[in-house]
Amino acid sequence: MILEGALTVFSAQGFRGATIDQVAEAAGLSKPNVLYYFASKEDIYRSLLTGLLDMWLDPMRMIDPNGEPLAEIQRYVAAKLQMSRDYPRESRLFANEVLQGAPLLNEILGGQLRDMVDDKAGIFNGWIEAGRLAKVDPRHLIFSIWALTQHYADFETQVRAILGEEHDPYAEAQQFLSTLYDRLLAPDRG
Amino acid sequence: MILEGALTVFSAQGFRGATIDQVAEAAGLSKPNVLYYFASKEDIYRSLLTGLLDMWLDPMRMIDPNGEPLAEIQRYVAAKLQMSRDYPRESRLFANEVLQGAPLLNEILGGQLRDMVDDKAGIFNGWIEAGRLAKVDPRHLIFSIWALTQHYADFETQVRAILGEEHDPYAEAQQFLSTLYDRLLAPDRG
Amino acid sequence: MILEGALTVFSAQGFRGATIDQVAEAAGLSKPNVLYYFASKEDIYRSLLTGLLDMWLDPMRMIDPNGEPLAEIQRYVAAKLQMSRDYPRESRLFANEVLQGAPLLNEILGGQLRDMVDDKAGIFNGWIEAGRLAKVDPRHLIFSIWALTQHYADFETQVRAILGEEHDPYAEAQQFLSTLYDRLLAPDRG
Amino acid sequence: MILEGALTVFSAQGFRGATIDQVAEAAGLSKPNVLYYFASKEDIYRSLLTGLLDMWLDPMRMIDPNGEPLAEIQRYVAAKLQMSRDYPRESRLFANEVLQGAPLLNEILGGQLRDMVDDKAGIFNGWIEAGRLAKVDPRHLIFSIWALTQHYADFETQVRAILGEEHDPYAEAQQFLSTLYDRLLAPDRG
DNA sequence: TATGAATGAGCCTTCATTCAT
DNA sequence: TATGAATGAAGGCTCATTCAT
Repeated sequence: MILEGALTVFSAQGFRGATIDQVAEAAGLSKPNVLYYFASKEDIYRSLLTGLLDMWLDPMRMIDPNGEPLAEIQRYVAAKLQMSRDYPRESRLFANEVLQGAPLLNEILGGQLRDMVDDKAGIFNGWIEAGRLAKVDPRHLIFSIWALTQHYADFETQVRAILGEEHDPYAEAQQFLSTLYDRLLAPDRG
Repeated sequence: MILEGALTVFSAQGFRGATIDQVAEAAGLSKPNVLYYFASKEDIYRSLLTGLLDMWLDPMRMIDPNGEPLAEIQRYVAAKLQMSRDYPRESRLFANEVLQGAPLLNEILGGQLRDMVDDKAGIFNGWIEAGRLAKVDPRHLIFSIWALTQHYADFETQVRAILGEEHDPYAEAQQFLSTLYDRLLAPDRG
Repeated sequence: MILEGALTVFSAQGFRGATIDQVAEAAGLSKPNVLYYFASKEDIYRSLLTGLLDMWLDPMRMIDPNGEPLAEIQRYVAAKLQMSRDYPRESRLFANEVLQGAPLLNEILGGQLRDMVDDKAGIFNGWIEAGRLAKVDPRHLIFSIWALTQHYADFETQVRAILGEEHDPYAEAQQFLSTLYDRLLAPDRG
Repeated sequence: MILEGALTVFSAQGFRGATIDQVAEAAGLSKPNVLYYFASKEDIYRSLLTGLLDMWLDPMRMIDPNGEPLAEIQRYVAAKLQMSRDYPRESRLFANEVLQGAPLLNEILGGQLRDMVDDKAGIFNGWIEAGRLAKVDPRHLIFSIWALTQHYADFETQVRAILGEEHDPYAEAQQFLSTLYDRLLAPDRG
């Protein structure tokens, strides 16, 4: 499918760096034939981004306000990390887009995404006030989850260069992040 | 200066997205004159990357094996965050490069950088064994510092879209990260 | 019908400017289906031109050697002007073709059309010699009729821009041309 | 010069039919070099049209309200015919543009040109009221001059095909048109 | 050093035409 | 007949690079 090939190409080269020829090649089609299905290069890119957005934000949606706070957040962290492992191209696609100022996603970032973050931040604040979660800034907590999980996809080259072949970065990261959020978020006992 | 303009352009557009014309314009020179000083577009880009690398890694070099562990690490975190605030273009430049597989920096990542990380990981392990630092994977600890601090520069568009105009992301981040690493790294008392 | 749509498109855009897609759209067919009936774009264009040629030259054929000279010519002028009014697309189609050097019609121009003009010129000369028509070059007389009548179709945009909405160009033109050819062609009395 | 080559190409092929390659070839330059001087194909075409417009309308400007009516008009006719002979490419360029609905010149036709025609029509009407010119519609008189003179440039292919090699179309046309306008415009004596 | 001019290579896109059904 | 799908060949335009001065 075209979007499959486009994902590979755009995530690896960025929008400007990618060529329709590469997308066509990756999809096993001729260049004009790709443009038979999509009006333009930008149309492919846009379809890709918006088409993947929902899936990308799915883990956050699944945070359950009625769940156990630490478990919910750890589950979210684990799900995000798993997404980085399973869908690193998607992660890099979004990273590329945001890195360059999010020319296409800007409205969504300040709209749909912001709303969703506000919603979750509200939940976290509720938990904090109830003493079920340590006091931290909920939005920066979310940023930290994004940063720490997506890092393994977006900076994979660097991670692998430093760790070498023997390591399983994601398994180690899961361990590390589990510890990190336990210690950060466990409410003070006493 | 040419590299100054090139930094702005390459960090905002990526290598393929940037044009020599834009670099020349940003530097106040004509295009052929830029190419009088640099042999090619790639030469500019390479000079930029390697020229900034030392500065970029400076904060890590300053971790003092003989210092107080938590203070050293918090100082490192604060320095990295400050660099994201003061040099976001540099952060994005490196992010772009690594995101696309680090075609130019690959050797350095697996060489100089890996060595430096190994060195610091050794220090951290020493501290851990001495009971002066909580037990965490030292390399992933370093990754976490990179991810959490550079996120504010690399994903600035997203951070601002979510926080809105009123917030000072870096001040809040400093607070958050300070808490995070305190809780994560304080050795078990008792 | 395909040629009906093709006439609209080719007369408005010229051969190179028209696309088979536009022709197909105008005809309510799919592009491959248009090419099922016509071998190629040029084939459509050629069929259109040659198919309309006879109709286009009909008024000239109807000049009656046995008629009253002035009346015959005035009738021809009126018929040509009426054709410009009723069939402006045809007029523009031929104008486009001739303007670009008549790549397809060249042989017809120097053959069939030239013969017909020669024939009518002979008739006019007979009338002139008989003192029934003022002495003018009969071929340039024919050119003048073509130029003056087709102008209102071919340069319609300009005519309308200059006259504005209120005018009826063709009615005025009929009046003007009637006067013109009366004065030009009435044999000297006396 | 580029516009020289562009004139040849655009007048012979129309805007859509012409290619930048042809313009470049006609100008003795490479294709990108043409685009070094003009921003786009349309920019070349526009420059050509607007740059030639003043020259094209010059003969009409020279009609002298204080001159002898018939002589002024005959001079205008002769000048226009001479322009068709000397600048047939310009004539065809404008014909192509107007034929296709004057997408670029439309404003000028309804503005500057219309004003000029209105002005001259006023002069003609003055002459008519003074009994120095036969009564004819002054605007259609102007259309007739355009049609009859430009015909020899725009339909040159047809004119030559019909007249054959031996004739000098323009010399004959001058004779014919001189007679035509004398008879049309001479005020009734008596 | 500095730059106006020039160009080969490449990229996005269009389009006539063909293929498969 | 009819059409969705496919493509080779072009054409407009960009851009890194080179040339000439």
